[in-house]
Amino acid sequence: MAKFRLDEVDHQILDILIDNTRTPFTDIAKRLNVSAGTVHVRVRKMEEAGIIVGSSLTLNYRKLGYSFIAYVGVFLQKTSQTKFVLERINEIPFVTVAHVTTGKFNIFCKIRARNTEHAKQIIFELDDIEGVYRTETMISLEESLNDKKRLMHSIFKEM
Amino acid sequence: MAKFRLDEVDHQILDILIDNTRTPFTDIAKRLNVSAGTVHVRVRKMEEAGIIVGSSLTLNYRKLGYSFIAYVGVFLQKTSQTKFVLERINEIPFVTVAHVTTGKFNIFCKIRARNTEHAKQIIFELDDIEGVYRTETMISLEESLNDKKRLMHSIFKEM
DNA sequence: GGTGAAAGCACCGAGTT
DNA sequence: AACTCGGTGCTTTCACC
Repeated sequence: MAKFRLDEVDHQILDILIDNTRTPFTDIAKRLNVSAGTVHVRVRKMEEAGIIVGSSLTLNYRKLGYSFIAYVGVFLQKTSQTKFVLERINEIPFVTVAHVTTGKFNIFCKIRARNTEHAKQIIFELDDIEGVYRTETMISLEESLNDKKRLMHSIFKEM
Repeated sequence: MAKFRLDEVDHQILDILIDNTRTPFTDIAKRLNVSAGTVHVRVRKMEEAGIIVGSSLTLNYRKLGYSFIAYVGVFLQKTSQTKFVLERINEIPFVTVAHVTTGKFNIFCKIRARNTEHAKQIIFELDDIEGVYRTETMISLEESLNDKKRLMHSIFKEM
């Protein structure tokens, strides 16, 4: 996959939009001392290049009653079942991400639930998938996000 | 934490904005057969209630040259060192999330890197933190995201 | 809590340097 | 590639329901 080069202006535009995608382009333009048209063109080019894939809301799931997070490692009877099991996993609501991994587990996923009882149901669903040998659950007691902005800064520094 | 009740209109507004935060409120209004003012007020109320925390861009890190993802389980010498180690972990760029967990590991984090060489450096930094006994790495071979939209639909169904 | 209209801005393309 | 400018359309408020 081709690596796309971003200049300082692109960096700064991303930096502002990562924090708030609805920041008016005229505001960004003022802050960066360029015209709003330039901001517009830059953003469009980053979209066309596939760097900016889309935009989304950051929601507080706790406030919606979903404060339980756990990671579940999945062991398979045979690794050849990976594709099949991954598809089944993706059908389970509340599984937010799944990874095929090297190391201890064959598949590794993250779940978001209301409480332990709810999580139990989800884990039982995972356990019930044909080809799953057993699962191992790690409950998150504390989540510490290192936000996107910092990751972008680290990436910019290396460019 | 109080659970905030969302009605059908709120659901649908979130549903649209989760996909694209820049969808004009006038468009949303037309689709939902309400006025643009209503959409505006609903969004503001969800922001005030802390349901909508912010908005962010979805970026393609692969295109920026960062296609390596791994999960690293961290074992501590003593659990009393958790806070200290977590703070050190959060200072390492390219660690995107860290969780204090029950189960096999004491701390569990996700890293994003350019390649295996770069990942090695990051893992060595983790290993070097005072109080870290050893780490265990699981490299992601395939990531399968179950998008936010589906999670929200599952949450709506349960409300 | 919703509406519709109106004022103020933002978007975004065309034309220019 | 970036700027200015202008038509079009979006946001946001407010008096009224």
